[in-house]
This record gives sequence, structure tokens and C-alpha cells, in this order.
Amino acid sequence: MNAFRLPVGPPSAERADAARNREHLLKVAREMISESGVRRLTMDALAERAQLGKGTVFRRFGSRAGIFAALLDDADRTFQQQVLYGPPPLGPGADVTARLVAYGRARIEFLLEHHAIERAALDRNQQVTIAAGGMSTTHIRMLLGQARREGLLHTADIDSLAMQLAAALEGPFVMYLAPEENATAGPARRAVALADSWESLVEQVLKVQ
Amino acid sequence: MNAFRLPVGPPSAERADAARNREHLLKVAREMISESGVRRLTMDALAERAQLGKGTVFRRFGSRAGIFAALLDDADRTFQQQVLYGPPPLGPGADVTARLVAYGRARIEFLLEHHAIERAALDRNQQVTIAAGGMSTTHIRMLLGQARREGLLHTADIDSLAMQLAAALEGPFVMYLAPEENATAGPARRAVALADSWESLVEQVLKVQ
DNA sequence: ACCCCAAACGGACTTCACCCCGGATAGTAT
DNA sequence: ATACTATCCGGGGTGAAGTCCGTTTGGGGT
Repeated sequence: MNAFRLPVGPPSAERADAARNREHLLKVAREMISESGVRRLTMDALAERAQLGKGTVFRRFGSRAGIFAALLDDADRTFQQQVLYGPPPLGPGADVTARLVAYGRARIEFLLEHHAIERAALDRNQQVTIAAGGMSTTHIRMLLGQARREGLLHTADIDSLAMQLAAALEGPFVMYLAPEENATAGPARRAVALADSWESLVEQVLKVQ
Repeated sequence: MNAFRLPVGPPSAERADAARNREHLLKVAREMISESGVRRLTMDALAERAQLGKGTVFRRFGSRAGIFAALLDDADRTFQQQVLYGPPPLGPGADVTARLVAYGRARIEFLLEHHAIERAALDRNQQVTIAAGGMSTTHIRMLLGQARREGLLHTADIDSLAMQLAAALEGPFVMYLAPEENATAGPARRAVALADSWESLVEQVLKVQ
């Protein structure tokens, strides 16, 4: 044997069976959610239906909220792809203001779409990632940085502003709309109003006027 | 007996013993929290320490989150008093921009102070009131209305803007900071930065420049 | 092919929020 | 004072999240 070896090279990926189980659990979770909603997805039920032990479910996702977070992760990744590499104005190519506006509109649509899961991913014992390292904060900060370089913005503390704008964008959905609720006209109408309001907020911050 | 009587006049207040128990429970809850933090306030422990049945605790507050909400209510009321009737710039008398800025700063301080309880008052099965009918949204909307009357603002949809500003103000605290966490310099420093950022955000929205 | 052990698995166990409902009681009408 | 009833109280019961730890297994090393 080697006299000396580093314990791990790369942070060591999941074992094959673990990865398989993760996928399987996510698939079953999606099924259960579309059949009977977020509320009825219990850890016991999920484990049983997936033919796995409950311990396994927890090992894979850490908590009930973790399952929803993992589910969102998928969708998020797709969304992020559009933002980073898709066509303008959402993707690169348009001017900063247009991109910020487009991002807000797209993000609102996304949040409306995944609202139930988004809510379920909240965890009483865990800080929420939305405002912190969340996609919105990061992307908005990036755009604000660009805006400042272009002289559209003179704010010193871009980090704080990014966080506040991200909260302004996502907050109303995460904090306001009811858990599962009738997805009738109500939320959708409000979403349009919020999107318009976001647009004018962005324009004021970037002093387009 | 009277031939006919309305079932209730005023929404019928709490019975004396019930009110007494509520106060007592809140007092004990405050003690327990300051002794060992929010996490260890369980319904069983509270009931036992208060020498009351668990059922009573639930009857009085509805849920665990309800206790924290009731606790916050006190503090909120005091805060609101300052905002409505206190000295300017927080209270009435100063110009709109100054009042908005002052409100934000005061609110941030308040949130920082009551952060642990604020988080604990969140309830997985209940929509959050912060953005909805919350004090911040209401007060900000009022000030925005005044600003519009004074020609400082031309936004049509004041409701949406109020919600977004409230989210920008409170979101970072409710969503971002960790549950109980070390109340060291970290959060406080961030709070100052956010307060400054709030000020410049308000000034831009009210186009003071 | 075999060894080895870190990682994964399973499911009983613990803890806790919340429900239920029979029994007690405060406040009111007589 | 007495009776009446809406409200309250108590604490055992239930369902679900999360923990623990003994057992099993994937897969790199030899």
C-alpha cells in the first residue's frame, strides 16, 4: 500500500446506489405531489411508496423541506440557464435596465408556477436562501455592478441593494400568497401588478426617467 | 326571559380566568425564552411550567407560532405607537421622505431586536402577514399616498410598490438571518448597511436626488 | 477473485405539535 | 341564592418529523 494518501481527492460524489435512490425518491415525490398536493407528502408515505426506509429519505434530503428544495433545484437550474445563456432581454445582450426588468418578470412567473413547492421548501429551522446566496440576489448584484460601471447607478453598497431588490421581487410571493390556495385569477392578477411595479422600481433605481 | 336576544353583542371578550391564564402564559414564555432560547419553548414544557394543561395553551394561542405572535404583538403595539403619535421624524411632523427613512431605520432596529421571536412566529401552514396586512406595508402605503399627493411620486399602483418596499425592508431579516444564531457583530453590521441602503432606495423612489 | 470500510440502508424509537372531549367554572339571568 | 350555559380546563391520544444505531453493500485497492 502507499505509505501516504490524501483521504479524498474531489469531495467524493454520491455512491451509485445513493444517486439512484435520490432520483427515484424525487420521481416518486413528484408523483405524489401532482396526485394529492404538497400537504400530503409525508416522509413515511414517501419512504413506503418508494420502497425504501425512512432513514434513507432523511439521509438523502436532510429534512422534509430538503425534498422540496431538491425539487426546486431542478427547475431553478433550467431557469438559470435561460438567464445566463438564453436570448435577450432575459439572457445577455440587452441593456442592463431591460435585463433587470425581464429578469423580474420571468422570475415572478417562475415563482407563481412553483409557488406551492417554494413554500414547502421553507424550513422553520433553517435560514432561507432566497435573500442570501439565492439566484436572484446574485444575478441582480451582477447586473447592478454592470449598471454602476455604465454610470447608471452611484450606490456604494451594491450588496445591500441587491438583497433588498431581491426581497422586493420575491418577498411578496414567498411571504404573502397563501400556502396552496386557489390558483384562480387572484394571484395571477396580483402577479401582473407586481411585475409592472417591479419595472418602474427598477427604472427609478437606475434613474432612466 | 326575553323573547328574543341577539347571540352576541360585542364579539364577546375573554373570560376573566382565560385572560389571566393568557397573561401568565406569556410571562412564563418570556422567562423560558430568555433562559434558554426560542428552540426550547415546547408546548408541553410551557404548560407544565405554567401549571396548566396543554390543551389550555393551545386554546389560548392556537399554535406554537401563535405564542410568538402574541409576544410580538406587545412590542409591535409599542412600536406602532411611536410611529403614529411619537415625535418626528418617526412620528408625524417631518416630511415624507424623512419619515420613510426614519421608519425603515427604526423598523430594522426593531427586527434585529426581536429577530428570534419573529422567526419563530413564522408558521409553515399559515401565510405570513408581513407583506400582507403587516404594519410596514400599511404604513409605507400611507406615506407613499402622501408623497404622491405632494408630487414626489407618480406611480399608479401604490399598493404593489408598498408591498415591495416592505419586503425590501423586512425581507432580508425574516428570510436571511439565521434562526437564533450568534448575535455578534455580524448581523448588526449588516443591519447598518441595510439601513443606509434603505435610505438611498427611498430617496431614489421619491426622486429627491 | 477477494478484502475492506466508508457510505448507505432500514426501521424502531423519541419528541413534539396539535386534536379531542368529558368535566369544571365564570358570568348572567331570574 | 340558584340555575343555566357558554366558555374554559386538563391531559391522554395521534400523526409526523427527525434521530440512532446495528446491518448491509458498492466499489477501489491488492
